[in-house]
Amino acid sequence: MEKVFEFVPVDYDYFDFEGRNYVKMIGRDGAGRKICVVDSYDANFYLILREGYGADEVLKRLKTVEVKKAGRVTRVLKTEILDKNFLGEKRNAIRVWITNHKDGHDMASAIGDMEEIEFRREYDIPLVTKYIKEKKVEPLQHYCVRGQGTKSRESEVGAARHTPNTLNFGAGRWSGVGLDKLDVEKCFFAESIESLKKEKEFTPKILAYDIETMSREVGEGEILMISVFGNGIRKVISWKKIDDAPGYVEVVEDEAMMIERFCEVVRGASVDILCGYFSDGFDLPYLKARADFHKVKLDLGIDGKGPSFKRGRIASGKIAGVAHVDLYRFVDAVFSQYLQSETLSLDEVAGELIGIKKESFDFSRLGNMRGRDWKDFFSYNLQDSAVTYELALKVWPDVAEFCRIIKEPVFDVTRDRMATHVENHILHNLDRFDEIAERRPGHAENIERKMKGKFEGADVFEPTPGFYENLVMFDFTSMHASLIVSFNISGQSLRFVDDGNCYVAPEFELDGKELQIYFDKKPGFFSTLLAEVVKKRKKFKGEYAIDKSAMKKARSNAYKLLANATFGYQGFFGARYYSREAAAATLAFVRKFHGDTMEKIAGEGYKIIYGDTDSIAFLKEGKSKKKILDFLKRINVGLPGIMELDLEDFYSRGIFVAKRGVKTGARRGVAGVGAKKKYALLSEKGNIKIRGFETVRRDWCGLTRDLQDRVLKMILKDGNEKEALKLVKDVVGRLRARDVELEDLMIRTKLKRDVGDYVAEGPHVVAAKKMIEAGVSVSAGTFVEYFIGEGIGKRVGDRVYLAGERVKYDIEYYLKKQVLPAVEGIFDVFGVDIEAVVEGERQKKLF
DNA sequence: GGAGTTCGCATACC
DNA sequence: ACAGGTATGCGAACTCC
Repeated sequence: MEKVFEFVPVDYDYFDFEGRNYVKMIGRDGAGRKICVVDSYDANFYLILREGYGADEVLKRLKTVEVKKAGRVTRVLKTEILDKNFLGEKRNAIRVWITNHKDGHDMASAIGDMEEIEFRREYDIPLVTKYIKEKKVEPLQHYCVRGQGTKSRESEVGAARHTPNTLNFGAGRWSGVGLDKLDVEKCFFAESIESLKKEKEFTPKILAYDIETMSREVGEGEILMISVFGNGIRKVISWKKIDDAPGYVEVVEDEAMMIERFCEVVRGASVDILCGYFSDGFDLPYLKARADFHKVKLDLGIDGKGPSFKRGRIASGKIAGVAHVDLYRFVDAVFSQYLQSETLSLDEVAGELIGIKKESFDFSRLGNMRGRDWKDFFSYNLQDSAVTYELALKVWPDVAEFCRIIKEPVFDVTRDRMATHVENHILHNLDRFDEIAERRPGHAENIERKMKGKFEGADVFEPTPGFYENLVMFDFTSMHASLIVSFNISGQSLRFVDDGNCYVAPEFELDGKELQIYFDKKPGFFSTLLAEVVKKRKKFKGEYAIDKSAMKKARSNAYKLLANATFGYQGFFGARYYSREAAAATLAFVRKFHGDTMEKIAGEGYKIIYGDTDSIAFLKEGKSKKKILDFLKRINVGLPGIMELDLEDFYSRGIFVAKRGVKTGARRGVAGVGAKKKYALLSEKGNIKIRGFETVRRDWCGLTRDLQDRVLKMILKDGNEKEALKLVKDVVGRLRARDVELEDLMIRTKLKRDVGDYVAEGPHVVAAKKMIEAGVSVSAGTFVEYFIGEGIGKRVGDRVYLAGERVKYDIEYYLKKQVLPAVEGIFDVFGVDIEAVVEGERQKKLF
């Protein structure tokens, strides 16, 4: 029977039936029921004809082409001759409809080289992406579906999987596909899907989970407990039987039953999003390994199947019918840049984003657990899921907004990196420009692109070390993006000759050659789409200023991120729309506008103190704020296109230091020794901004970071170094008296490679080797933590010790290599030789 | 075998 | 493999005599 109903797709998958492609979407209907909608997909790709050639010969050839593979035969089903655009040029193209998407690549190859065909395109876009692109059935949007469905399920959710619904897609034709076994309320075959153009937000049901295990190695050792939280569920499942366990603990017989029960709970919850934290890399593969070990099913999916792991740099765990989200991956890709958190542990990230401080659990207790310990552990486990759930709620608006803008499903949007986001955003909007998509670079092309060296980047103005008062900072808003838009910078608009309708790029050097290039003024899709992003970002930034809701903030951020990454995309070797010239030219423009603006500011009589890429800091010189803002306005009038110079802030004080190892001495206050990317400012409103100093570097010990932080703040607030000097003396005294906690002396770094792959054996590598010796698994990405102790040996690495080793810390090392170097440059600005002062104190004391 | 330099590495800024 | 270049600064490893 035909039905008409509302539908919001959340999760996408596809399957083959009789050799053809179908897309299976799981989402909610108007009544909030979880349903499945199946839609057909007609696979196709394009042949772009060479200028001046007709289609006849090609069409003849197409009739004969076929590909036999995996038990199916793919043929050309129909063709269409179209006027399309490719890279902004009008082109004649043949759209070739074939039996199966998977054979697109082989079909394109089978057609072979023909004089008439210049390009073959769009056979390399993943099926779901191409489906969404062509049929415009976008994730989390509202649709009206007309379709053939089944009768309502009679049973309640909990027992649902034992009483599968029956399908009736025309005389049982579809049995065997497995749709009848799906654990959903209803399943439909779509006859039409129309957009409802509703601006209503979709609120998903979310369930978070977390496991606690005996081992940190996936699959080694038992899973002790599994917690689930969300959508009314708050539970720990465990096989550990203890007296008076908390009510939320559900005790089962053994590990195998615990896994089975977990699956039951997940399926029964019938949520839209199942989320974990680092679950792609740990929880889900661990569950899979233990389920395999016990030979039980990890049937989390609505099809009764276990997760599949899509290969990639990190395997992605896909579960049928529910969007499995690993929040860590989304946080890593989208937020980490803007976070203070140094490790991206759930603990830190949750602390920063939602202000929840988790209670910790001492894992060394694992060896000898008593009733009390188990209770703590259950509580800890439940809390992890609860925090993951809260984080999911917090981050959901951003996920939803990315889905909306980029038009990719939740599963992908939470795992893709920036380059992919930018590219998908372009792909999904190409139809508006009648554009055929460019292909991905081939293997050889990839290597060739990577071989080419870097291109010249932005300028950094070298500051003169000193303590300054009354500063102003200007910066360009989204500088790279606004340049790309204002000068239509892209591969397709690139010209080597100016036909009189071009923007002229500043001359720049690329691969040893001076280049003068131009960009056609006729806007292409690249800059048009970016212009939209920048415009929307501006609009949403304004809306957020009025209404500080999470949604508004997410919107604003999402567009900002997308705009920022677009420049990098053009220089990224894996990009479909890669253009070295465009990327290099953008940077040439950046240098020009930054330089010209600095000149303009200096020309007005201001002294420039610093500038990095898109910012300029200068002295107020007693001028009023109004005068400076008027000047800013005047600069803006002269800026082209959508470029905009903004007031970053007014600062009452600022300190810039010399590079390390440069004793300014008599040359204090002289140019030529200033450190770039290292400064501290105090805004007129009282906010402190510290950049580049050890304070903000996670690979320096806490004692050093904390001391430097306090010294900087004190100096900025006091306006002199007197009090700060006392502080340093005090810390040095405590260090010498061994009155410093070891915890404050630990040095942390993150291994970038596996231990065996290091060429040089630095202290962190020595520490890593010690950890391995102690039985800890260590690989690229692991954080190592060590301190420098007393001992013999030339290298610092010879005195590396792990926490817990009973060795005295090396006073000299921490003094000469940590504490003093970090404050030396700061005091040098005031003409104070901190080392001499500290040494003098010591002499005094010795007397 | 010590001084000076280069290189490898981690992390920051924008 | 999953945006780009610029920059600081440590410590190991090399070069040179």
